Amino acid sequence: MSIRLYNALIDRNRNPLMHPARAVQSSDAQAATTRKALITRQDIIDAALRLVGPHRSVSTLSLREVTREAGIAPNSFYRHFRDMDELAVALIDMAGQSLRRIIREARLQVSATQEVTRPSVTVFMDQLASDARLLHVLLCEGTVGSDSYKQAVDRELRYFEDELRDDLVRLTRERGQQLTQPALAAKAITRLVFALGGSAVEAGPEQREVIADQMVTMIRMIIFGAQAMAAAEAEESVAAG
Amino acid sequence: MSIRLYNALIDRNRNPLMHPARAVQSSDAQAATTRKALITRQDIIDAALRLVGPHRSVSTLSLREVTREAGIAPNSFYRHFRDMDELAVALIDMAGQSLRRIIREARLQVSATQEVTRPSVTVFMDQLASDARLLHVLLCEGTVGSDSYKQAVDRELRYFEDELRDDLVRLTRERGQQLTQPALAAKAITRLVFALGGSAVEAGPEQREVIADQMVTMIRMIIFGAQAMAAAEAEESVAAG
DNA sequence: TGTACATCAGTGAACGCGCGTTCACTGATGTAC
DNA sequence: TGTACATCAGTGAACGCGCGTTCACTGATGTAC
Repeated sequence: MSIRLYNALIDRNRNPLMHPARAVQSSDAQAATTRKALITRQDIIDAALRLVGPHRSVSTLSLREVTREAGIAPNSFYRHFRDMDELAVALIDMAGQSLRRIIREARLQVSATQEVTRPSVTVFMDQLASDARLLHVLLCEGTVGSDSYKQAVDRELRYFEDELRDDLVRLTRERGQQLTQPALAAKAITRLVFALGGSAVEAGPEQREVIADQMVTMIRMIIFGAQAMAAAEAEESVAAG
Repeated sequence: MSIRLYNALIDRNRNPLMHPARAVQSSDAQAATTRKALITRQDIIDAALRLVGPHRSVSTLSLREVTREAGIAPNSFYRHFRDMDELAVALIDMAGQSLRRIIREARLQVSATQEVTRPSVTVFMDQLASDARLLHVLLCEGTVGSDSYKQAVDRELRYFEDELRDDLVRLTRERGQQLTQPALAAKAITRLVFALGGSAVEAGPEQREVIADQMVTMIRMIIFGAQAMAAAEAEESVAAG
């Protein structure tokens, strides 16, 4: 065991009031070999996420609030982020990753069963519950927040939308059905899911169940509608031809 | 002419730099008879609306900012509102009134023509353009804002939803069609319209046109879907019966 | 009509507070010899 | 191995600023006589 790590452990035992972030870092075996920040960007991001909630969007957090929650001095913030904007973008990026995870999981669920809509919604709502804070960032910064935040959020939503469109096209083709304007249907579903998701985040579990059921029916309405419209169009062109 | 009004006019002529709010009030003929505030609640509300925009929700406005915009001293604010919360609620109420106006106008348009969806969307988007600030309040405070704001916003959205549901039921019945769960279809349409409306507020006119077209198609998808599902259910029950 | 008085919307000055940001520092860590 | 030195994450103190809120005021308006 290196002397430095040894000293770090001694120090930790000696001073039980030592800052938790430091304690965590000191006990990290890596600290002996590679130089490492005592508190990391992630620690600050986590602190910010702890503060973000139903009534707090990222853009309303103050630097001092975040550093207080992270247990560091206000000026230490600048060792990790240029300003609060950089932190906000980092949060939105993380939320985007969470969103991609949702899509991946939903795909796995769907390929395992015949049903599509119900398991997808279930996955979405489950993730929403566990990553509530993170997804709240996407829901909030889209309506408030500066232009750059909105663009970042929009980028993530569009990714979701595009993936959904591809899935819709693939699935309906597999089942020998047709869909009018799948891109538009995907957009409608995306907007709906996120709008309802916003309400669900703040609701209790039983209310969330109700919202999930409503979501399933609404999505089916849109898909059914897009199919019906495709059928009507096909009939028309047959009549014309 | 009373001496007081006369003096007020003299004063206005003498001091061209006099505060505009006061000037407006002084020139009001009522000033001669009934006591009247020099600046009104409405003046402050208007000032707040001038500040609310794509990046500013009501909850992020400061008291001093609003009074600066209104051209009064910060402490004068308290003569009209108990605090900023009271102002926010007043703004949400006004936004609600604007929303009701939209519904009324849409109804007039619809009864004048055969088409339903298109003219309704047109009315909505037109109002959105002219009352952008006001409707932005509804769009924003629903996601950020304190609990009481959210409740106020929710109340307004539910009103919109209920009216829409009644219209959907009435119109489909008139046309001898059926709809599954009209309340759910109404909710889906409402959420969709407001989510897309939020994007439209910040977009340019040509982009807004595109969004309006998309909105029409999406709404039709939902209505078609709800009709198709009703038809499927009817068939099922016939098969079972 | 004129006068004396009450009302009260708007004000200037001041308060204590939390904010973002800066500065020079400290002391643990990593490196060169 | 031990020692001297460089690095740099985190800090304490301080700054100027805008904030919400208070207080005692002023002066125009409305009222009673």
